[in-house]
Amino acid sequence: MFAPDLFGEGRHAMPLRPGAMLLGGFAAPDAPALLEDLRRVEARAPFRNMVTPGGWPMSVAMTNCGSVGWVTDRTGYRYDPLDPQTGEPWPAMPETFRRLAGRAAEVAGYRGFEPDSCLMNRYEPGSRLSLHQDRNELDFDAPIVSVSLGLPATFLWGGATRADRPMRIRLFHGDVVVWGGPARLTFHGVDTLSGGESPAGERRYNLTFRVAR
DNA sequence: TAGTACCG
DNA sequence: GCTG
Repeated sequence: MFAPDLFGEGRHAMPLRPGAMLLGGFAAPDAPALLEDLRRVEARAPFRNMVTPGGWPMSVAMTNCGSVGWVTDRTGYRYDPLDPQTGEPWPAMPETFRRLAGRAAEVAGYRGFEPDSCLMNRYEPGSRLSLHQDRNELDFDAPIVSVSLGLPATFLWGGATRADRPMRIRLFHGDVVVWGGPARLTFHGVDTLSGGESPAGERRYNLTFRVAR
């Protein structure tokens, strides 16, 4: 363990590689407010299973908040200022989201993180996300901040190439992973989710903060 | 290849 | 049958 009790009881920071850090339990105190704001966002921009360029629907349901949102369809991946399902702008990023992301980035060594996009992923038992890179952003100077809420999941933490065998890291309610700098384009994914109970019911939410533009 | 199916 |  890198810094036991850096944030208080039962929480810890663990470096995953240069530029990347797991902040165990960092978001746990904020989780009730984050989940409440998540409900407000999804009321205006419902979760939906997007289709990949290959034509297959994703098992993970997604929505966004912020000035742009990550979307995929048969034409490819992109950031869009409008929700293609409603034609409306994505809901504004809640202050609770923005502040948590900024604090987590700072603790991990990235000052002044001001995300313009939050991709919200909803996993149900059986959902998974295969190995990929976050590389649709216009520049890679800013880090990625990833917040886990609800059911635990096995995070697949790979390397700079798809051929690197991923580490398997268990992520729990309130955990935050931050990666940037030399780790910014790390391949990552999520193994098939198992069932169970959690503060968010029988599902897992992931909030991924990016500077897309 | 942010996807599934299939083989060994 | 289960995993990779």
